[in-house]
Amino acid sequence: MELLGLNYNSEFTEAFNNPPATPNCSSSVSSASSDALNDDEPPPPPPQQQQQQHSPTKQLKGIKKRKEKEKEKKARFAFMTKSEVDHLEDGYRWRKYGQKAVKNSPFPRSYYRCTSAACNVKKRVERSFADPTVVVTTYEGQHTHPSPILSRSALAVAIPPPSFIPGAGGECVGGVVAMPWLKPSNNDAHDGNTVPAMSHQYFQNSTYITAQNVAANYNRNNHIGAANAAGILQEKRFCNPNSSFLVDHGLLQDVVPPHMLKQE
DNA sequence: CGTATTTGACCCGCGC
DNA sequence: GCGCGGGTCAAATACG
Repeated sequence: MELLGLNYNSEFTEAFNNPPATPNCSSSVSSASSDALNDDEPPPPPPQQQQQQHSPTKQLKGIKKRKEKEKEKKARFAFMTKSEVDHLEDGYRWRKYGQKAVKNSPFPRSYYRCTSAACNVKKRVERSFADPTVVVTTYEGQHTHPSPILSRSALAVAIPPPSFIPGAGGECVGGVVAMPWLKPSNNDAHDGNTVPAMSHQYFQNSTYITAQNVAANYNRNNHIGAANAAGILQEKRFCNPNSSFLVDHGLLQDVVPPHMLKQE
């Protein structure tokens, strides 16, 4: 994981320091993400080809090695499982209905719907394979029910973030910050006169929540891209919740997977 | 065997 | 009109 993160970060930083000629360079992105996935594993040849070329013992060894590699990879990305990630992030249960690679983003994007039938809230989550503490979440809609997992005091974690992150170019829209699962923000009036559903822009424990209905983009003139370029996500990133943080804010530690706890 | 996840097809809006 | 990118769906696959 550490090696992956280092590789990924250096590559990403370099990409920002030496931007390609074209602003939209999907090839560099795809290579970055595929590198993150396959950096320690050359693509195995098709099984049929392997059968023709290798002796049975070699073939068996190859299969065994590949299975081990797959097992390793699975363990490494175990944090991606739905329940763990979702409990940690906002206390709601979500059903995943899709995932995609995103242009200009080194992160894969996953799509979720709230499992509560009457609640039509959706969210999409972009999480770095290389560094699972870097998360971009975008909510659409407001929950019609409280979190089934977190206590009220835990929900009160809605700490107003700094409205401006030096060097990142990021600021909260309207200076209003609301946890979307707490209550609608002041900008969510939907009366046709105010800006609808904005103001969820902040960094919190490396989680970046975008304004609703706004896609994150990673160009350097954008919040996240600039933050990456400035190294903020790498250096100033909080580690994910440590135990004292959880205790202080009444979070239930047993819903947080151990590998997401802060490690020094 | 039921559920969760992956994956490619399909759709749609938008810009050229 | 066409291509592209993002969102959704559902079949295939993985998994316990």
